[in-house]
Amino acid sequence: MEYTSLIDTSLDLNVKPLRLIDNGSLKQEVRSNFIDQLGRKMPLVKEEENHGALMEELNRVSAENQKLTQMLTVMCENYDALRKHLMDYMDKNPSSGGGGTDDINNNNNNNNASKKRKLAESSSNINNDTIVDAAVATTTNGPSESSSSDEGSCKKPREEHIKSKISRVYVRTEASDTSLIVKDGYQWRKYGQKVTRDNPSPRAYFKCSFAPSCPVKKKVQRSIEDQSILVATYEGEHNHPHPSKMENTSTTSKCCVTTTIGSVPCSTSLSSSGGGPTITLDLTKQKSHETNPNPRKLESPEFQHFLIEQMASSLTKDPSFKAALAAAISGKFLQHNNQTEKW
DNA sequence: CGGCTTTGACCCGCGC
DNA sequence: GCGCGGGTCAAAGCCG
Repeated sequence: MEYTSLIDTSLDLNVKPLRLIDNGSLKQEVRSNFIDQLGRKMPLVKEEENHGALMEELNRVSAENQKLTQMLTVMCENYDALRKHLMDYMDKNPSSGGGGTDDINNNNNNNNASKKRKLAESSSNINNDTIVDAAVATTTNGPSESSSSDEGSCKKPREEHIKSKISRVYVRTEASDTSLIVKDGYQWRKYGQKVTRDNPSPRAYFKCSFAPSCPVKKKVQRSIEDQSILVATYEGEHNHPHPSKMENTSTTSKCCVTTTIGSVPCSTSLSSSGGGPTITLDLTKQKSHETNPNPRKLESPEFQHFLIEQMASSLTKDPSFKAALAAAISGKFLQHNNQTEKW
């Protein structure tokens, strides 16, 4: 039954991801691979017995394939939108935007805490229209360090806290869903709620339920302009394994964009409902980090190629995604093969 | 009964 | 120094 175990699931998406679209060669490759191995693994006996089960399996993988295709489409759309936003921002802010995070880093290093606060505030005003802006404009933080020991004992200024890793996640939810719950697999304990001045919708404060051993905090607030988007701001890093590794989480998130600040990754995630896999696109391991991040470079083929590479490698890093995709594709091809043989 | 949520009070940094 | 606003605390209530 497990076709995925029969074929090589390595999709080799790294270098030329457009092969996904140019399915000619891929099709041929997977098809021959699959049929070849299928022939070897499945002897002639019990052919008829297996037929029904095979058809059932084919239907299943076909449906899965459709789902995956949709996910890929959504992901590509999100990537395009994200890139457009980035371009818009760079065009509007040629001076500050051109420096990207590095310029802001310098500002933050040079200026006092009040400016930091202003920056943070301005970045918190950024709505879903400027998802990428958030990545660029939010305060930068140094290397993450566990602040668990600090938390109880010393009431240091918040800057100390800000030193921990900060990331922002945008989650699209049902407009009717009024709960400020972003299901990310971790367990959170709400410890406060506040209506802030710049946003009529309340902001909820969560601590990781593993606290105080785990210092991670989360703030969730609806976007001002698009009430269907929840903005979750994470502070710190979990120092324990992801609970969803043990149990599946049910998430209602359709799509989210993660922007992590400073040296920390900036990523795009796709979450399917029903505890499906999360695909993360890591956008920050760029060489442009140390070189001059000229905005025009973003339009360069190299940069686009790099983004695509990142996206592809992120996809291929996920073994379950690979397995599901391979199963779906091979199933589709087998179906197609059966049909053509009948004709 | 334990864990979680709610919510008003409190703390503290910042701007004026 | 004072007021404002964001963040946190903690008591009360709720729920399984």
